[in-house]
Amino acid sequence: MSNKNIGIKDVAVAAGVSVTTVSHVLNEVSYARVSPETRDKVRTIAGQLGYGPNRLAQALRTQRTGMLGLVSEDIATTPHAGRIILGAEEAAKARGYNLMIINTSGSASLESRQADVEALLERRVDGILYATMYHRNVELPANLGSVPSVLVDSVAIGGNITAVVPDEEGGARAAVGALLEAGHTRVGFINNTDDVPATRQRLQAFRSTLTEAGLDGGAAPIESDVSEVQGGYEAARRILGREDPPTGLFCYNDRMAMGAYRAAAELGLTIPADLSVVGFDDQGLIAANLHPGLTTVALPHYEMGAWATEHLIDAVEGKTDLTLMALHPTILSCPLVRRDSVTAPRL
Amino acid sequence: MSNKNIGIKDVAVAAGVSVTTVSHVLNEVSYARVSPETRDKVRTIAGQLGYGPNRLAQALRTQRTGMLGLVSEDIATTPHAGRIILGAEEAAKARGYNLMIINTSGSASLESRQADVEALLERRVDGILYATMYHRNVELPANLGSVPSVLVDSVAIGGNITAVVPDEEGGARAAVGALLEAGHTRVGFINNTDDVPATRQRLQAFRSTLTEAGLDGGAAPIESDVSEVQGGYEAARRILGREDPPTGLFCYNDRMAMGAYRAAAELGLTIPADLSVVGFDDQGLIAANLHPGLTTVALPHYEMGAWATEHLIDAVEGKTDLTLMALHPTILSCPLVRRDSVTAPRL
DNA sequence: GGACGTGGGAGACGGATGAGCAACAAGAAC
DNA sequence: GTTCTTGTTGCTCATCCGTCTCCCACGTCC
Repeated sequence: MSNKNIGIKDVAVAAGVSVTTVSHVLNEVSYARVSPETRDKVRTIAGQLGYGPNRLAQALRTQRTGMLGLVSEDIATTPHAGRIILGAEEAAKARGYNLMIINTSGSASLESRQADVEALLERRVDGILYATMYHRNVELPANLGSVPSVLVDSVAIGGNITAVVPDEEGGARAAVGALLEAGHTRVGFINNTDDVPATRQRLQAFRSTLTEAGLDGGAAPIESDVSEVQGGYEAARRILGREDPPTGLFCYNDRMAMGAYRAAAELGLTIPADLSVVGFDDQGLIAANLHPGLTTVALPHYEMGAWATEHLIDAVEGKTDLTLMALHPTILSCPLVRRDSVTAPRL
Repeated sequence: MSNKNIGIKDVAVAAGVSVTTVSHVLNEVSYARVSPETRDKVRTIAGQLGYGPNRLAQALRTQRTGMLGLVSEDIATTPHAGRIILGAEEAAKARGYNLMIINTSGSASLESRQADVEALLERRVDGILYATMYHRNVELPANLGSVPSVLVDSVAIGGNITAVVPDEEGGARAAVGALLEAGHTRVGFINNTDDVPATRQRLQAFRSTLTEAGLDGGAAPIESDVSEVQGGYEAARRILGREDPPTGLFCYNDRMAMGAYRAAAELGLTIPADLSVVGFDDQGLIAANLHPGLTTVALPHYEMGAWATEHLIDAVEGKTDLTLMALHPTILSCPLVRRDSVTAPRL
């Protein structure tokens, strides 16, 4: 266990060498000429004393803190933020960086978010990760530009900042594909009413996947509602109440799918025998716990956090030029997670 | 927007005073004697230049970083961690502190966790919050003691560290009380099989609340299983399959309650008309989204995070002596959240 | 010549780093 | 064989990073 009152000076004295030499040895400075014996001695003594460098002093001198700022929206509201944080934290730890986290509200004013970034800058973080709660276009505080930054799960309005987002379209195609593959020809979509990229892209992918399969995507049943359980329930009631109702349902997210489960139960429909359902998000608490388990599409939050961190660190260390990547957001795939809510339709 | 290349020296030059004076003014040093005019000038210039102090240099000099370390178990696995983080972050921000977060695994070795703490210590955090995923007894890395520390949602084995935990007993009493109040006399408990404080304390509270109400707590129906949806389902099947089954069910957590919902549905029992259910945890995604909404007991994760941070900062600033509080863990109440799963039993 | 009223100088915090210096060996010049 | 040159090895000195803070300096007015 290290004693934090030990400085490099103490190691130097104990080893009978200068501070410079200790620094050279411990940092393995390439041009330093120190005999193997001295190196050993320094290292041994440093170990015995439990010396660890004062990262503050180090940072002050080297202009590198080894800290990354992460401003995340609504950390506690969704489990998504947790996965982003985890991905970022593990990637950072693997490369010797640490994360400084600031929470902000999705509805916070630009000034407030600017103040958050400012706090990070005062601490001289090497770079900043800016994570939003869901995939959308966001207006960023201007001071974000003063250090390398990466956007997670959103694209900047006027976008000239490197961003990483989920492959909404590919995910939706996989979801619809799972239903088609099982033999469904009457496939419906329960969509969200918010005007966000996910809504538009999933809808478009839904339509074109059907069309490409020889069905009429333009005429497929679609109901929209607020993207919560209740909205899903109501939209499902509507869509299942149509004449010639769909036998396969693609839901905007797992919460809406949960509502669809209830609607189906009330209508005497068994899942998956009478109705196959596919969700989106793979929210652990819902998807795996519904009965039957919900087949859904996973959002790559962990991966986005990790990807963003990796590339941010590359930029900090001069191994990458972020401005080159800023032209188009990077898209990470959304894998289908198969459970038990999809099967062949009744004849 | 502040330019981070501006130092106190630049402000001094621009204002035509010494660095000392700028420091005096900006920090409002009590014993400093500076004329109001000079003060104004310094402040104005600092504002114009967008000066912000370099917190690293400040910290190096004052031996205070204004950073708190938070090591949290399994950030992404449960939403609980998010709430703790949020509580801590907001409390910290309110007092000018920032949070440095490290994730660890609940099953991580003592060495690995010690390394995590070490990383925080090297960064000279002023104090450390150590948060576990659920209420349990935990063996702590020894180096935790080198700075003020507070344990969140757990108690140290050999406990001489200030800790804050939920009031399991009070929560369970409130849950059972809600059922009794509605008129139930046959009340059952679906418990967890893990040997953690929550399991024991909720069981004990369940029994004594019944006994105090004139019922036979010792003979009340209890079934235990793993604390997941499936376990809850199976335990509920067992308990509802008994002769003279309970009309009111207290479940160890919301996930088990979710399983009980399914068991009830399969048995043709309507909630709450035929069966009243109370959960524990108030997991947003489950409790509010089940149908009918689940009456449950909320765990004070946000509050624990905030409480711990408040008191940690007090200790760091010398306003509190943590060792005095270390004798007994602080207990935060678990409020009952009433929804629609409890009503009077059928006659 | 004290007592203000104003303000500045010079470390110190802990570590990184370019320049410099002593000691010694090998080769060159005589 | 001795002395001088040149190079290498091994390590140290002096600074600097940006801020705080103790202590001192100066002018002025009684």
